[in-house]
Amino acid sequence: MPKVTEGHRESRRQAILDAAQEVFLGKGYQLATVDDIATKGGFSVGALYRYFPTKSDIMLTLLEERLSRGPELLRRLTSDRESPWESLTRCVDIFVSALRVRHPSTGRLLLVAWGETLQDGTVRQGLQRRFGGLIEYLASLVRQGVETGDFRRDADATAVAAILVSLADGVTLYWSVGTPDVYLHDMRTAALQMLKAYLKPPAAGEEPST
Amino acid sequence: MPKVTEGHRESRRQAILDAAQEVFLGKGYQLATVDDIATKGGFSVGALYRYFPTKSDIMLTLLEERLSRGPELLRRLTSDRESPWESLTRCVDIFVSALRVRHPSTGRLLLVAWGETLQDGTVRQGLQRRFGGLIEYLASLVRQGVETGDFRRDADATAVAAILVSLADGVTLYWSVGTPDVYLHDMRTAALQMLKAYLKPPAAGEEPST
DNA sequence: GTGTAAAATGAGTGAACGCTCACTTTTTAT
DNA sequence: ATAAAAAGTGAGCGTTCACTCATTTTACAC
Repeated sequence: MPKVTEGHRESRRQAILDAAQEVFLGKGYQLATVDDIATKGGFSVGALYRYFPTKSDIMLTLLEERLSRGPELLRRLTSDRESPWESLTRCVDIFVSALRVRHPSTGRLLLVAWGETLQDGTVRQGLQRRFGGLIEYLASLVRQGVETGDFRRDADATAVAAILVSLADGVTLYWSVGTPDVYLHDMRTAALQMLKAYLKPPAAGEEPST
Repeated sequence: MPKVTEGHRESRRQAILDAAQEVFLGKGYQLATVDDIATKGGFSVGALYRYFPTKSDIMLTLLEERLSRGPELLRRLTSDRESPWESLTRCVDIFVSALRVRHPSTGRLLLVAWGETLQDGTVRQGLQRRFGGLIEYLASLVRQGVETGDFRRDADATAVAAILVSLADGVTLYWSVGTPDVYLHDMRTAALQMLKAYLKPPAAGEEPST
């Protein structure tokens, strides 16, 4: 069996995905050529087609492997032992720090994906699933807070979650395209204040904070 | 002078823009061919090139003529005689109704534009100008409310405005791609509640509302 | 080493696309 | 009617691109 080791095959696959992502981020999906990808990665076009049947499949794989992890990520990084409000705050902060330092390129990948939704139903479904997954998790946090009495009783969990996800993606778009850094910090602060003012109105005898 | 009337020239130009917009909305910019546009509009490719020097110019004109009018539109539809809070509410409602009934396709056009920002600096600048214009107007409304004492004194006008615009564009994206209609109404309600809770905290002797 | 099968190569292929231009049709002034 | 000039046509040109395949290189078992 002269086959190469499984580990080598996987690392090659990732190298192709890395090269493709870099090229897609630079020129968008449609304008990126498979030659671009091969050149960037230092391998031949033929090698690429040994791992992916079409150019479009590379994009779909990128979406699946590097953009659909949002919900799990949030779930893993927030603990059940903190209050719903702390979890929500942490979600916002995870988003902001991911945008700024951790995975700044993921925002641009999302932008490329959005552009493709018009033409490719599979991409569209992928983004819809992602939307649904994120909403579901954030809404569960809100509902939890309502049940424990931390949040106002008539809070619309789904609507709040949808607002947060839409806001996050809107910010991501403008960020990918050059929103000033200073906005991001102030938006984080103001968004959390708005969220708190809505979810925890200072009606009862809560600490007034600021 | 055998030239045709100016009115006819302009209506022809608009016909080309209409056809192009429809095609762009259907397949995105890159995948739309000038033949598609010509066929859709019922004229020849050559005629098209008599009005626009390149395919890219058609897209840029669409952006300029049909997507950059946001700030003026809001300014015109909100009156100086209503309170800042009423103006803000009206802005949100104008956005929602534009999305749902008035210009539902504009959202998709925005989506196409976003997809092109990676490759085309001119498109990117156009969207940034639009962002800046919208923020400027919404922030002025908030500042006005702060000055008249309607809103909390430490409200961050720019951040609130940036949040509203980002949220609107995020919603537009998901809407273009098939967000359920019911979300939109509930999001409107919840967003206004959050905004009000932040801007007009029931600290002083305001009417409790809700 | 040597054999061998998988991995990799890259020039080539056919199709598609943006744009042109020699030509035809339409419009208006006289 | 006639002429002149602008408007409109669409086959064709040159280029680009996703993908193929005959051939070469590589990695491993023995």
